[in-house]
Formats: sequence, C-alpha cells, structure tokens
Amino acid sequence: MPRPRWKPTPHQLMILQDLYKKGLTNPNSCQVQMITANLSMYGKIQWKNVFYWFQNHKARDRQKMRKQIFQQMQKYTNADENPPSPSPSPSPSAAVNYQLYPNSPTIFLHQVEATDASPQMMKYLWENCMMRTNGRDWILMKDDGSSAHCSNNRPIRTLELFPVATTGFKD
Amino acid sequence: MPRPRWKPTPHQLMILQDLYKKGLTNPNSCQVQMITANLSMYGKIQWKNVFYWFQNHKARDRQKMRKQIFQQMQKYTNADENPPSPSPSPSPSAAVNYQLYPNSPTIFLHQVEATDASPQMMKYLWENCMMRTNGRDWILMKDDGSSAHCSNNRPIRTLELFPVATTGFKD
DNA sequence: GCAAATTAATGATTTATTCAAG
DNA sequence: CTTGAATAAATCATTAATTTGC
Repeated sequence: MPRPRWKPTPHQLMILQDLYKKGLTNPNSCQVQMITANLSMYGKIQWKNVFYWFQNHKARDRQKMRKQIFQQMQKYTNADENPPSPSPSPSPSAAVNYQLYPNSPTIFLHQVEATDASPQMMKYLWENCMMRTNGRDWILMKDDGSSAHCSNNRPIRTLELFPVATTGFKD
Repeated sequence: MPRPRWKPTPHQLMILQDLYKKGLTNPNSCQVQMITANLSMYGKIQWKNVFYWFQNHKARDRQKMRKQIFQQMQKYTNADENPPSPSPSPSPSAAVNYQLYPNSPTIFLHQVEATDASPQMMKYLWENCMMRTNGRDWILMKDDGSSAHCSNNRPIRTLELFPVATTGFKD
C-alpha cells in the first residue's frame, strides 16, 4: 500500500554530494530539473527527489552545525578548569554569530567547478539557467517518474545534451 | 526590473476563498493544478500562485486565531474585575490547547460541496484526484504563465472539461 | 487635493519541524 | 536512527492603503 521511497544510488548520491560541496546548496527549479535529467541515467528519479534532497541536506547540515556549536558552548561553560585559550577570547558568544536566515544569495555556478557531475552538466546549467536567472521555469514531472515531456511549443530537451557513454560506475 | 506579482482577480479570489471556506485548506498538487486550470479562465495564473495562496491563507488564518487567543488571555489576566463567566472555567490555559502541528489529514472532497467553483470542477477534482489519492502528480507550468502542456504519452486535458460559458462576472 | 512617507496586506521564498518508511 | 517526504513557520519583497505636511 505505501509507496516505496526513492533511494539514491551510490553514483547519484556522490554527484549530489559533490554538487553540494562545491557550493550548490540551493538550486533553483531549472537546475533541479537539469540535475534530475542527468541523474536519471543512473536510476529512476524524479524532480521532487532532487528537490527534497537538497532541502534536507542543507537543513541537516545546519542542524549538525548548531549542535556542534551548542556542544562547544557547553564545554566552555561547564569546564571551569583551564579554558583552552587565553588568546583574545574566542568566546562562546562569538559562536552564536551563526547566521540563521542568511537570505542566501543565488549561488553562481562559477563557484562550482569540474565535478563528478560532468563538465557538460556544469556547462549546461550555466548556459541554460544562470544566464537567464530571471526566467526561472517551473518544470514538472509525473509522480510515477515517467519522463513527462513538458512541451510548450518546442519541447524542453535535456537528456540528449548529457554524455550517454558509460562512466565505468556501477550503481 | 522586478517581476510583477500575481494579483487574483475578484472572481478568482472569490473562488479561492469559497473553496477554502468549504474545507479545502490543503489541496494536493493535483487539486492545485485543477484549480489553476479553472481559474485561468478568468485571468493569467500559474500553479505556484494557487499553491502559495493556500499556504499563505492558511498560515495567516492561523496567525489571526493565535492573536485572538492571546488577546483573550491578556483580557482575562489583566482585568481583575469581574471575569465574565463563572461557568466551569473556560480558562486561558484551555486556549493553549491550540494544536500546532495537527498533521492535517487529507481533506476529502465530499467536505466540499457545490460552490462558486462550479460543480464540474468538484466532479473533476473528485474523479481525477481523490480516487487515486496515492498517485499525487507533480504538475508543472512555465513561469511565464504560458499554458505549458505536460504531455506524458497522452496529454493531460483539463480546461475543456470546465464550462466555458460566461458567468456574468466581471473581472 | 495630492504626492512623499509610513504602514498594512499579501505574494513569493526559504528555513524549521514533523511524519513516517526502512 | 537515518533520511525521504510533507507541512508549518519565518522571512523577504512588492504592492495597496493610509497618513501626513504642504
């Protein structure tokens, strides 16, 4: 009865993590679409899977960071014995400077360099998304994961722009 | 430079409010799509406009309610003079029972009856969405509002199912 | 009256929390 | 316990009301 959840293949996961590490933490819908298209070569995947992955990854990264900071603070406040440093007070309160709502500016792709996510993908993302950053499309996919062409006069072509040759990766 | 915001026409607004009042406070994506299709007869509109409208409307409804409750509490605590009722204490703390995360169950459409949003719409929503409540689609539209057919083998037909005759409403 | 200045509404986004599968 | 999925809350940003000084 319950629909099975999507589970990224190792290769898909690696690409996602790589993109994230390279600075793409908040992809717009166009970028999500491109990523989805690329990753779909390695297994069934939908737009929303990618979308949620970035949402969750960012949130939990942040969570982890907060937790660390909290632990640091506790360490400093609890341990009355030799606070590790007498240098100009890297005080606990400094840690609170962690910015909660940075209103993150659009991440530009030149922050993202060559990656497992193929240079072609980077090129495509740059040329087709960032160059018209104002014209964000909303791109749709059917829930069953079928490739759901979204034709608005001329269809949006995506997959054929990515390398089709095998990468030697096993899923 | 800034893209203009969508503004519901009076008729669109009336339909939205009507649906909301009738109990449809949390439409799923399929329902949003159907509503969008219907409303697009009365003016340019996109999927996300409808989606956001319900999100915001619900949130601000809730906000208003909380505010009222707060004011009630203040009234009771500040005014030492004759608390209006001696009945089994409709105490302020009772108000706090307001459920923050009700994990709202899917609103079923039979809660929604004949409405300004045309019986056809209701029928369609029921037959095409609720009957396969597990198969929520993600439906997409281009950001420019163009009608962006989403063809997955057979195209999704929507508009022609709604009445096209004028309703006598002025936008 | 009537604009410039403030404030209230509300559309659009992002972040935080919660639910639930595995 | 981890993490995909979904909803709620917080925030940003633009437009409409409204106020204010002339």
